[in-house]
Amino acid sequence: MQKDDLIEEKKLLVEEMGVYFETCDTLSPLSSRIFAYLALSLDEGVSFEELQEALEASKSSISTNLQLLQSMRRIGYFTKPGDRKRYFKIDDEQIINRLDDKIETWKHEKKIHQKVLCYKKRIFQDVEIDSENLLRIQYNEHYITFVDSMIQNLEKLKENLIQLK
Amino acid sequence: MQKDDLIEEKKLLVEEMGVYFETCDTLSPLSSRIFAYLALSLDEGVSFEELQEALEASKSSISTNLQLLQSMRRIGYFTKPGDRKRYFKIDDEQIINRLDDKIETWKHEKKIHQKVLCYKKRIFQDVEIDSENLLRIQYNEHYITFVDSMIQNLEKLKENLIQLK
DNA sequence: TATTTAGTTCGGTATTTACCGAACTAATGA
DNA sequence: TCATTAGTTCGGTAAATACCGAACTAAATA
Repeated sequence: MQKDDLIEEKKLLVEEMGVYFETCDTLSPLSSRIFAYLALSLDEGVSFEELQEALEASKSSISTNLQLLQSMRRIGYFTKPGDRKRYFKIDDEQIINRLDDKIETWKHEKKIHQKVLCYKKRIFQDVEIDSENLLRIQYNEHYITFVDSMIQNLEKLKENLIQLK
Repeated sequence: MQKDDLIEEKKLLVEEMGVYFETCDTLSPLSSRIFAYLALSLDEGVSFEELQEALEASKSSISTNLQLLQSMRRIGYFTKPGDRKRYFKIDDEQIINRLDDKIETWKHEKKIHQKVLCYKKRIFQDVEIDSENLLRIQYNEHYITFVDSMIQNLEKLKENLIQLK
């Protein structure tokens, strides 16, 4: 039957996406699968119960990891009137939030490279500097401008996504 | 004394960079510190022994992590004639290699999003599709083009770095 | 007021990861 | 040939992480 096929495909995709987000976003295995499952669940949100059953995990683990994903601004939930359950879904802004995180990471990288550059310059301040080391310092300087352009690109792409809404 | 100051500053920087690479490049704590230490050691390469002493780690751990960093194309070594020791240094191409890895990651991300898109389209192929879900599919398509531009940017920046050599 | 529902919190366990020491190899040197 | 140097490999341990179950809370319902 068609429906069973889709459920099977969903399982496979959750697993594949799970492994990806685990390593690339440093999420715990379960967080990663919850996020993947929600990303593939369109229309309505997904209840706590459904997650428990689909991912075969305990209540407590589901709870902990849902909170973690919420604190990372990757998911959110809504409620239905007259229904006590929460319905979880990926955060509408999660792509933008992830981009923000990436931008922060690059800014951090820039800061570190600036410190390294200072350190290198201090080392050579009194010594005469050979061409090889001069090259290294220039390379470092160039890398910082490269990181700057990365940050600019990410910010531009973020604006593009915001426009789209 | 000046020299002691520099050694102290190096220690602090190794620690700061260590924490950064640990989380951002998912390196083990020791790998991360080795890499940081090498990045701050200009001129000559650094011997196995010096790493052992500076990072207060065992022979075996240093060995394992040096191999790991080499397999990641982040560091390399050279030898001096009449000297059996290896002198480790960061790989001249490590920034480019890291960029390559980042490009691969984005390509992987693209592949996954394409699969998700296929899955979504399959879900809706027989059903009539409401405006909200149509929007979700469009968003997905847009994200893929966004990933494409990320990849292109990274490739351009990589070319720039190669030119510089 | 007692019961069910929906989720949280907390203490413990199992798995994974990081690191270590001791025994080993391969090459050089006495 | 035996000793030393430079590093590797392997088995084990300690620490961190992920997950679980049981007891709990807070709100709704009977």
